[in-house]
Amino acid sequence: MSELSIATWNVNSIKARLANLLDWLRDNRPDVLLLQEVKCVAEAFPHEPIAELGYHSVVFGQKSYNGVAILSRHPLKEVRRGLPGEAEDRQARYIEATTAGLRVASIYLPNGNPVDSDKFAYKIRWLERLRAHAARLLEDDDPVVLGGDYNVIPEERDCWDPAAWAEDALFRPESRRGFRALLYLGYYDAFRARHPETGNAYTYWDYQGGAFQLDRGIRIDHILLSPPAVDRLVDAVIDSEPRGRPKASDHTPLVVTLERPPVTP
DNA sequence: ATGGTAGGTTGCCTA
Repeated sequence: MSELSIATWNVNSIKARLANLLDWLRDNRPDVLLLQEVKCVAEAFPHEPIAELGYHSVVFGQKSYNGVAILSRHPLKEVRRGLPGEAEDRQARYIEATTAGLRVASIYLPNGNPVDSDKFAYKIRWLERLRAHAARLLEDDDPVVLGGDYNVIPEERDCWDPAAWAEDALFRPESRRGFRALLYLGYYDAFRARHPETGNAYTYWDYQGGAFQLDRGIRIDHILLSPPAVDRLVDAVIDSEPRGRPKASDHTPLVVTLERPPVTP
Protein backbone atom coordinates (compact mmCIF):
# COMPACT_ATOMS: atom_id res chain seq x y z
CA MET A 1 0.00 0.00 0.00
CA SER A 2 1.37 3.39 -0.89
CA GLU A 3 0.22 5.06 2.30
CA LEU A 4 1.91 6.87 5.12
CA SER A 5 0.60 6.93 8.68
CA ILE A 6 1.20 9.58 11.34
CA ALA A 7 -0.02 9.10 14.91
CA THR A 8 -0.09 11.27 18.01
CA TRP A 9 -0.22 10.04 21.60
CA ASN A 10 0.10 11.77 24.96
CA VAL A 11 1.69 8.91 26.91
CA ASN A 12 1.72 10.60 30.37
CA SER A 13 5.27 9.48 31.24
CA ILE A 14 7.25 7.38 28.77
CA LYS A 15 8.87 5.53 31.66
CA ALA A 16 5.52 4.39 33.07
CA ARG A 17 4.19 3.69 29.56
CA LEU A 18 7.15 2.01 27.86
CA ALA A 19 5.71 -1.52 27.70
CA ASN A 20 2.36 -0.25 26.39
CA LEU A 21 4.12 2.01 23.87
CA LEU A 22 6.34 -0.77 22.52
CA ASP A 23 3.35 -3.12 22.24
CA TRP A 24 1.37 -0.52 20.33
CA LEU A 25 4.29 0.29 18.01
CA ARG A 26 4.79 -3.40 17.23
CA ASP A 27 1.09 -3.89 16.48
CA ASN A 28 0.52 -0.70 14.48
CA ARG A 29 3.84 0.33 12.97
CA PRO A 30 2.98 3.92 12.06
CA ASP A 31 5.56 5.72 9.92
CA VAL A 32 5.64 8.60 12.39
CA LEU A 33 4.57 8.82 16.04
CA LEU A 34 4.32 12.15 17.87
CA LEU A 35 4.61 11.83 21.65
CA GLN A 36 3.69 14.25 24.43
CA GLU A 37 4.26 14.31 28.18
CA VAL A 38 7.25 12.00 28.07
CA LYS A 39 8.22 13.59 31.42
CA CYS A 40 11.95 12.93 31.18
CA VAL A 41 15.12 14.65 30.10
CA ALA A 42 16.49 13.69 26.67
CA GLU A 43 19.32 11.63 28.24
CA ALA A 44 16.76 9.41 30.00
CA PHE A 45 14.65 8.79 26.88
CA PRO A 46 14.50 5.05 25.97
CA HIS A 47 16.00 5.40 22.48
CA GLU A 48 17.33 1.83 22.37
CA PRO A 49 14.16 -0.29 22.72
CA ILE A 50 12.43 2.08 20.29
CA ALA A 51 15.33 1.80 17.81
CA GLU A 52 15.06 -2.01 18.02
CA LEU A 53 11.59 -1.65 16.51
CA GLY A 54 13.02 0.38 13.63
CA TYR A 55 12.37 3.92 14.82
CA HIS A 56 14.61 6.97 14.90
CA SER A 57 13.72 9.37 17.69
CA VAL A 58 14.31 13.02 18.56
CA VAL A 59 13.38 14.48 21.93
CA PHE A 60 12.84 17.84 23.59
CA GLY A 61 12.89 16.73 27.20
CA GLN A 62 12.27 18.22 30.62
CA LYS A 63 12.49 16.78 34.11
CA SER A 64 9.14 15.72 35.63
CA TYR A 65 6.87 17.74 33.36
CA ASN A 66 5.99 18.13 29.69
CA GLY A 67 8.50 16.75 27.17
CA VAL A 68 7.79 15.97 23.52
CA ALA A 69 9.30 13.59 20.98
CA ILE A 70 9.04 12.47 17.37
CA LEU A 71 9.57 8.84 16.36
CA SER A 72 9.92 7.93 12.69
CA ARG A 73 10.80 4.93 10.57
CA HIS A 74 12.36 7.47 8.19
CA PRO A 75 15.35 9.76 8.81
CA LEU A 76 14.63 12.87 10.90
CA LYS A 77 16.23 16.11 9.77
CA GLU A 78 16.29 19.84 10.61
CA VAL A 79 15.03 19.44 14.15
CA ARG A 80 13.62 22.51 15.94
CA ARG A 81 13.12 22.45 19.70
CA GLY A 82 10.78 25.03 21.17
CA LEU A 83 8.40 27.57 19.67
CA PRO A 84 9.74 31.04 18.84
CA GLY A 85 8.39 34.22 20.39
CA GLU A 86 9.13 33.98 24.15
CA ALA A 87 12.83 33.63 24.96
CA GLU A 88 12.24 33.02 28.68
CA ASP A 89 9.88 30.07 28.03
CA ARG A 90 11.69 26.95 29.33
CA GLN A 91 8.83 24.46 29.02
CA ALA A 92 9.43 21.57 26.59
CA ARG A 93 6.23 21.63 24.58
CA TYR A 94 7.20 21.78 20.91
CA ILE A 95 9.49 19.77 18.65
CA GLU A 96 9.52 19.84 14.86
CA ALA A 97 11.40 17.91 12.19
CA THR A 98 11.36 16.95 8.54
CA THR A 99 10.68 13.26 7.90
CA ALA A 100 9.08 11.18 5.15
CA GLY A 101 8.78 14.32 3.00
CA LEU A 102 6.69 16.11 5.62
CA ARG A 103 7.31 18.91 8.12
CA VAL A 104 5.91 17.42 11.33
CA ALA A 105 5.57 18.84 14.84
CA SER A 106 4.72 17.26 18.19
CA ILE A 107 2.78 19.76 20.30
CA TYR A 108 1.89 19.79 23.99
CA LEU A 109 -0.18 22.88 24.52
CA PRO A 110 -0.45 24.26 28.06
CA ASN A 111 -3.50 23.05 30.01
CA GLY A 112 -4.26 26.56 31.26
CA ASN A 113 -6.20 25.78 34.44
CA PRO A 114 -7.16 27.55 36.58
CA VAL A 115 -8.60 30.18 34.24
CA ASP A 116 -7.97 33.08 36.65
CA SER A 117 -4.23 32.34 36.86
CA ASP A 118 -1.19 33.25 34.77
CA LYS A 119 -1.30 29.64 33.49
CA PHE A 120 -4.30 30.59 31.36
CA ALA A 121 -2.59 33.73 30.04
CA TYR A 122 0.43 31.56 29.15
CA LYS A 123 -1.84 29.13 27.28
CA ILE A 124 -3.39 31.93 25.20
CA ARG A 125 0.04 33.45 24.45
CA TRP A 126 1.31 29.99 23.48
CA LEU A 127 -1.61 29.53 21.06
CA GLU A 128 -0.77 32.88 19.44
CA ARG A 129 2.91 31.91 19.15
CA LEU A 130 1.84 28.63 17.55
CA ARG A 131 -0.39 30.51 15.10
CA ALA A 132 2.47 32.79 14.06
CA HIS A 133 4.87 29.88 13.56
CA ALA A 134 2.27 27.72 11.80
CA ALA A 135 1.69 30.59 9.36
CA ARG A 136 5.40 30.65 8.50
CA LEU A 137 5.44 26.88 7.94
CA LEU A 138 2.79 27.26 5.23
CA GLU A 139 5.27 29.30 3.19
CA ASP A 140 7.62 26.31 2.80
CA ASP A 141 7.26 23.56 0.21
CA ASP A 142 6.80 20.53 2.48
CA PRO A 143 3.27 19.52 3.54
CA VAL A 144 2.81 20.34 7.26
CA VAL A 145 1.47 18.02 9.97
CA LEU A 146 0.91 19.61 13.41
CA GLY A 147 -0.11 16.88 15.85
CA GLY A 148 -0.42 16.65 19.58
CA ASP A 149 -2.32 17.35 22.76
CA TYR A 150 -3.83 20.77 22.09
CA ASN A 151 -5.73 20.86 25.40
CA VAL A 152 -8.62 22.42 23.45
CA ILE A 153 -12.12 20.98 23.03
CA PRO A 154 -13.09 22.53 19.68
CA GLU A 155 -16.89 22.15 19.87
CA GLU A 156 -19.68 21.06 22.23
CA ARG A 157 -20.01 17.71 20.45
CA ASP A 158 -16.36 17.01 21.34
CA CYS A 159 -17.18 16.46 25.02
CA TRP A 160 -19.68 14.30 26.88
CA ASP A 161 -21.06 17.14 29.02
CA PRO A 162 -20.44 20.65 27.69
CA ALA A 163 -21.95 22.22 30.82
CA ALA A 164 -19.40 20.45 33.01
CA TRP A 165 -16.57 21.91 30.91
CA ALA A 166 -17.98 25.43 30.41
CA GLU A 167 -15.61 27.14 32.85
CA ASP A 168 -12.60 24.95 32.12
CA ALA A 169 -9.54 26.30 30.29
CA LEU A 170 -9.91 23.49 27.72
CA PHE A 171 -13.31 24.80 26.62
CA ARG A 172 -13.10 28.55 27.25
CA PRO A 173 -13.99 30.76 24.25
CA GLU A 174 -10.44 32.19 24.22
CA SER A 175 -8.96 28.69 23.85
CA ARG A 176 -11.42 27.64 21.15
CA ARG A 177 -10.84 30.92 19.31
CA GLY A 178 -7.07 30.29 19.40
CA PHE A 179 -7.61 26.82 17.94
CA ARG A 180 -9.91 28.17 15.22
CA ALA A 181 -7.27 30.77 14.34
CA LEU A 182 -5.10 27.85 13.16
CA LEU A 183 -7.93 26.66 10.92
CA TYR A 184 -8.38 30.19 9.54
CA LEU A 185 -4.75 30.03 8.35
CA GLY A 186 -5.76 27.13 6.12
CA TYR A 187 -5.07 24.13 8.34
CA TYR A 188 -7.60 21.29 8.60
CA ASP A 189 -8.52 19.24 11.67
CA ALA A 190 -7.87 15.83 10.11
CA PHE A 191 -10.36 13.94 12.28
CA ARG A 192 -13.11 16.48 11.58
CA ALA A 193 -12.32 16.56 7.85
CA ARG A 194 -12.76 12.80 7.67
CA HIS A 195 -15.75 12.60 10.08
CA PRO A 196 -17.75 15.80 9.54
CA GLU A 197 -20.91 14.54 11.27
CA THR A 198 -19.43 12.50 14.12
CA GLY A 199 -19.87 13.54 17.74
CA ASN A 200 -18.76 11.97 21.01
CA ALA A 201 -15.46 10.75 19.57
CA TYR A 202 -12.88 11.17 22.29
CA THR A 203 -9.11 10.94 22.71
CA TYR A 204 -8.95 11.51 26.50
CA TRP A 205 -10.84 10.08 29.46
CA ASP A 206 -10.05 11.07 33.04
CA TYR A 207 -8.57 8.42 35.31
CA GLN A 208 -11.23 9.25 37.90
CA GLY A 209 -14.76 7.99 38.25
CA GLY A 210 -14.56 5.24 35.63
CA ALA A 211 -14.73 7.88 32.89
CA PHE A 212 -13.48 5.53 30.17
CA GLN A 213 -16.00 2.78 30.97
CA LEU A 214 -18.77 5.41 30.99
CA ASP A 215 -17.33 7.01 27.81
CA ARG A 216 -17.19 10.40 29.47
CA GLY A 217 -14.33 11.82 27.45
CA ILE A 218 -13.15 14.80 25.46
CA ARG A 219 -11.48 15.23 22.07
CA ILE A 220 -8.36 17.31 22.71
CA ASP A 221 -5.67 15.48 20.72
CA HIS A 222 -5.63 16.75 17.16
CA ILE A 223 -3.68 16.44 13.93
CA LEU A 224 -3.80 19.58 11.80
CA LEU A 225 -2.89 19.32 8.12
CA SER A 226 -1.84 22.01 5.67
CA PRO A 227 -3.75 22.08 2.35
CA PRO A 228 -1.17 19.97 0.44
CA ALA A 229 -1.33 17.40 3.26
CA VAL A 230 -5.13 17.30 3.53
CA ASP A 231 -5.29 16.73 -0.23
CA ARG A 232 -3.63 13.37 0.52
CA LEU A 233 -5.84 12.51 3.53
CA VAL A 234 -7.13 8.92 3.40
CA ASP A 235 -8.33 8.35 6.96
CA ALA A 236 -8.25 9.57 10.55
CA VAL A 237 -8.94 7.05 13.31
CA ILE A 238 -8.98 7.23 17.10
CA ASP A 239 -7.58 3.94 18.43
CA SER A 240 -9.23 3.62 21.83
CA GLU A 241 -7.81 0.15 22.51
CA PRO A 242 -4.72 1.32 24.45
CA ARG A 243 -6.93 3.32 26.85
CA GLY A 244 -8.58 0.12 28.05
CA ARG A 245 -5.34 -1.63 28.92
CA PRO A 246 -3.74 -2.03 32.34
CA LYS A 247 -1.37 0.86 33.10
CA ALA A 248 -3.03 2.99 30.38
CA SER A 249 -2.30 6.63 29.66
CA ASP A 250 -5.36 8.84 30.10
CA HIS A 251 -5.01 9.68 26.37
CA THR A 252 -5.29 7.30 23.41
CA PRO A 253 -3.65 7.49 19.95
CA LEU A 254 -5.10 9.32 16.95
CA VAL A 255 -3.84 7.93 13.64
CA VAL A 256 -3.95 9.75 10.30
CA THR A 257 -3.26 8.03 6.99
CA LEU A 258 -2.02 9.97 3.95
CA GLU A 259 -1.43 8.91 0.38
CA ARG A 260 2.23 8.82 -0.43
CA PRO A 261 3.23 11.65 -2.76
CA PRO A 262 3.28 10.89 -6.49
CA VAL A 263 6.72 9.80 -7.63
CA THR A 264 8.24 12.62 -9.64
CA PRO A 265 10.49 11.60 -12.55
C1' DA B 1 -20.52 18.21 49.83
C1' DT B 2 -16.53 15.82 49.08
C1' DG B 3 -13.28 13.09 46.90
C1' DG B 4 -12.44 10.36 43.56
C1' DT B 5 -6.93 8.61 39.96
C1' DA B 6 -2.28 8.68 38.16
C1' DG B 7 2.59 10.24 37.59
C1' DG B 8 6.66 12.39 39.28
C1' DT B 9 9.16 14.48 42.97
C1' DT B 10 9.77 14.80 47.58
C1' DG B 11 7.37 16.14 51.45
C1' DC B 12 3.11 18.72 46.95
C1' DC B 13 2.39 19.88 42.06
C1' DT B 14 0.25 18.92 37.59
C1' DA B 15 -3.24 17.03 35.06
